Amino acid sequence: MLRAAVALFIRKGYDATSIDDIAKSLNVTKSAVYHHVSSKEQLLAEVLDEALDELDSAVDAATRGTGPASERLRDVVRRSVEVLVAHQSAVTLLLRVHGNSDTEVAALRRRRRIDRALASLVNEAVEEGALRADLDPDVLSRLLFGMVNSLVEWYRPNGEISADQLASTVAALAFDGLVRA
Amino acid sequence: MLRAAVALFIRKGYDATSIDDIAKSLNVTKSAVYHHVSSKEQLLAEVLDEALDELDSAVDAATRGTGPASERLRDVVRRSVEVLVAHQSAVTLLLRVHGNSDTEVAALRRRRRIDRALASLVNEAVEEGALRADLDPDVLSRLLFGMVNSLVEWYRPNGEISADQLASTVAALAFDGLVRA
DNA sequence: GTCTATAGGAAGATAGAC
DNA sequence: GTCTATCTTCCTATAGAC
Repeated sequence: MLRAAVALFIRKGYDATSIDDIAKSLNVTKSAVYHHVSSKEQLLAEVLDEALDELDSAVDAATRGTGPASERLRDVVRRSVEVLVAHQSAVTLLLRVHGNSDTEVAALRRRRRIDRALASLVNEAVEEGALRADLDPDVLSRLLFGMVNSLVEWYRPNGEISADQLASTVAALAFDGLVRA
Repeated sequence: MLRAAVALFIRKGYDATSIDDIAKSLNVTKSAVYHHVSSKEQLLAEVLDEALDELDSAVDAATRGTGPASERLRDVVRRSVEVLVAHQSAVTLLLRVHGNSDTEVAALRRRRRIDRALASLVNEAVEEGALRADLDPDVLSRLLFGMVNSLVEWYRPNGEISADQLASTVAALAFDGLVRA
């Protein structure tokens, strides 16, 4: 039921998906759907919480870690990729939220906290001397996780690339760049 | 009029924005809006065409160029950043399109052509030997332009960073990576 | 070019039977 | 748990006056 809703939210967008669409995709009527959920917004809230909980735990592990910031950044990049792959639907919806309802505003708030924690980590790694200091660390952070997040738009788990390979590719590109060493 | 519509499409999403929302933001009535445009979808089509025309021309320049592919790739990354900054609203909407109407499907088709051209360029640059060959070129292309495209979600032209600086930062990160040289 | 008024339909959500 | 029927609200779009 949640799965059917999420699939439609992703394919058509949350606003363009009606409860009737969800019902039809399950071969039942709207009323049957409303027996299981109290509102369309609640469906969205559940999915967004799934994504935020996973991202929170990935970021918390990196923030609480003891090693060098650059190593913790590498870890959180890898773990983020794994979360995006394992919870792709939920994260995809999270990344598309604009703030149109209380649910969405709350999700955006949680997301901003995560983004700030990641930016702090990048700043730390630059101050440590492990990362280049000639570029604005906040911009680097945005670009780095913009790249990571973008994979929800094209990655397909059934293809040739495993989550592990993908995480390695992302980390290699982000840390060492496109140019042949 | 188009500007007002686009601002709302971005803030609330296309589907969540009604013609009445657009009218109110201009202090007129719905009917006044319909005097200027034939439908809400037509408004979207105009904006998407603006974005696609600009991106097409950036990609065409790189595709038709004669120099090494790696240099043309560098150029198209820079030019893409400039296009995203100069036409941020239009590109933002393009990147959010799902294919819910004929207009959106047509836009997605044009966008896929562009993505394929960029992927070809990355492949060429790898074959040339200028870019690392240990990572899948198609994945690299997706990640690279995923990073580039992600900037529409946070870049603000009135801030401290100029489009030129941003283009340099993106190119530096993409080609040389985060790690201190 | 802008207005009021309204047509026509689709949406979220509920009531109550089975 | 699922149905039919319905309420209410909102939406796109048009007609016709000024």
